Amino acid sequence: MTSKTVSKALSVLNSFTSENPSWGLRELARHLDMNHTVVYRLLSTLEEEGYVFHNPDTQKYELGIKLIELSNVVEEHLKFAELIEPIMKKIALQTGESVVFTILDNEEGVFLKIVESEQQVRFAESVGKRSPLYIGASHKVILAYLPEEIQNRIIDDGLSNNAQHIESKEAFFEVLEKIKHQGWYYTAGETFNDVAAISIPLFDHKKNILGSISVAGPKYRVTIEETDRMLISLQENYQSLSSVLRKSFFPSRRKFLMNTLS
Amino acid sequence: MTSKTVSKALSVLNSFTSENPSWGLRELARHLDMNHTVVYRLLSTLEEEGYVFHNPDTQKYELGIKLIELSNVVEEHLKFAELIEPIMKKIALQTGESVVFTILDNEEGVFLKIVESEQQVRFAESVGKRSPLYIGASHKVILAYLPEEIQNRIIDDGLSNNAQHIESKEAFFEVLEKIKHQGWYYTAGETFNDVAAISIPLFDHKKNILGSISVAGPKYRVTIEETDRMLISLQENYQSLSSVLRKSFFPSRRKFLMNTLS
DNA sequence: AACAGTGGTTCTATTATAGAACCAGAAAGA
DNA sequence: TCTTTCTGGTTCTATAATAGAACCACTGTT
Repeated sequence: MTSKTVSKALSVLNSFTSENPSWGLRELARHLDMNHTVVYRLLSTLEEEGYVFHNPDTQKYELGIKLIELSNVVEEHLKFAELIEPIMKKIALQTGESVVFTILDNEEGVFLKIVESEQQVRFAESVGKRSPLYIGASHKVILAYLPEEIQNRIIDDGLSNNAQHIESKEAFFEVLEKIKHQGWYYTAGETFNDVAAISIPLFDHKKNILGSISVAGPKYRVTIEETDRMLISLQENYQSLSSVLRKSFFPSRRKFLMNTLS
Repeated sequence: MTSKTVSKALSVLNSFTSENPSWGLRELARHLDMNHTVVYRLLSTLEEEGYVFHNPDTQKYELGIKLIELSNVVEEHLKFAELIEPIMKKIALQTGESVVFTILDNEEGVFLKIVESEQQVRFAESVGKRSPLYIGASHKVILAYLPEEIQNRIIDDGLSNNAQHIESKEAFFEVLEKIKHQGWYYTAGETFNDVAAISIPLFDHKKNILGSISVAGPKYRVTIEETDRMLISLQENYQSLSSVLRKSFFPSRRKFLMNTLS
C-alpha cells in the first residue's frame, strides 16, 4: 500500500526537469491533470520544507536547495562512488576520453557518475540524466541482459513512442543477441547527437545486470575503428570494477522491474 | 494550508542525514514518534519513486538516486552557480585558501558552493551542510543584518540548546554590532574544529541580506593576522559578486523567516 | 521454549483531502 | 474604458484516504 497524497506530491517534484525547470501553479496543474487547489497545497508543503522555491520575481515555482542537501547525503553514503572514481580516472587516462557509469534504475538507465577527459566537450552536467533502455550503447548493453519479457515490453514502449533508434523489433533483438555474444556495444549519436560511446555491462555477484561502464566522446574521435583500443582499457579494468560493486552498497532498483514479471 | 501527509513524508526524508544515512523501519518510526505502519506506507511510496532505497542486504532504508537527479536539475537551473564560480576561483587563487558561498535559507545557513584551494584539506563534501545562524563567521555575518526580533529568537534558540559559542546574549549582540560596524567577521574552530574563516555579507538590490562569502582554511594558516590580506581580496571582488546576485535567480527563502515577524 | 526484536499486512473509525465556487489582481483585446 | 480571461490564492464540506491497533511470520537471544 502506498500513499496517494505523497505519490501526487512526488509527481509534482518529478515535473521539474532540465527541460521544464520552472512551473506556474495552474500550468503545472494542467500538466498533471490535477485540480489547481490540490497542486497549490502540495507545492506549499514542499516549499515549507525547502524542496520547492517560489520565485517572487517570476511568480513561478522551482526546485529548492533542500535537494542539493539531500543529494549530498546520498553521495557521501554511496561509498562506491569514491571507490569507483580512481578506476574510472584510469580508463579516462588510458583512452583519452570521458568515462560514464550508468546504473539500471527501475526500467530506465541513469548516468550516475561521469569522469571527464582533459580534451573533452563538457559532459558532467548530464549526471542524473535518465532515459529509456533502448537508447545508446550504455543502456542497450543493460537491456541485453534483462529477461526477455521485460525486453519485449521496453521495446514495445519504444515503438509506441516512435523511438528513432528502433527500426524493427526483429532488428532490435538481433542487436541484443549481438551484445550478449560479443559482450560490448558501440553506438554513435543516440543519446547526444555528436557523441559516440562504447559500453560493457556490469553484474553483481549473482550475475544480475546492474549497470554499465562506457567510454564516450565526440563522434569524430570515438569512431568504430578506435573501439578496439578502448575496449582493451575497459576489459583490463573490468575485474576491479566488479569487485568494487560487489563490496559496496549499490542502489539499483531492480526489484520493481522484476516485480513486473508475470 | 499544507498537506499533513506530505509533511510527514518530508520529515521522513529529512531524517536521512550525513550522521544518520540509513534507518530501519521501526527505528525511524520511533525517531519520528510515528506509528510504524504510517512510516512504512510513506517509505514504500518514496521508494516507488526512487527517493528512497530499501537495501536488501541490510534491510535498512537509505536515500535513493532520484535525489541526485533532482539536485542536478536545481544546479543546472541555478545559473548564478556558474556565474559565481569564476569569481570564487579568483578569490581562491588570490588568497590560496578555499572559498565558501553561504546562503540564508529560512532561519539557517547553508553552504551552497565551495571552491577548494590547491593546498587544501578536503572541504567540498560540506556542500549542503545546514546549521544555525549563531555558528561560524559565515553565518554570524548573515545574522547581523536580520531584524532584531529574529536575532533575539535565534539567539534564544541557541541558548536553550546550550550552544557552545554563545557566552551571553549581551556579548553576542556586541559581536553582531561589531560585524555591522566593520562589515566582516573572523572565527576559528566553530563550524569545524580545525578550520578558521573570514566572511563578508552579501545583499540583494533592496539591501536585504541574502548570504555571505568566506575564505576558509586550517586555523594555522588562516590566522587573525592574515585576515587583512584575505579581506582585501574579498572586498576587491565584492562588486562583481553583488552584480551576479542581482542578475540571477536566487533561492533564498527569506520569506518564511520574515513571516515569523509579529 | 519463551521472549523481544524485526519488516510487513489487514481493517475500519476518524481525519484529512479533493475540488467546486469563490476572491482580487494582472494582462489582453475590443 | 469596459469586458474577458488569465493568474495565484482561499474557503468549505462530502467523501475518500489515512492512522493505528492488532495481527502475521521470521530472526536472534536468553
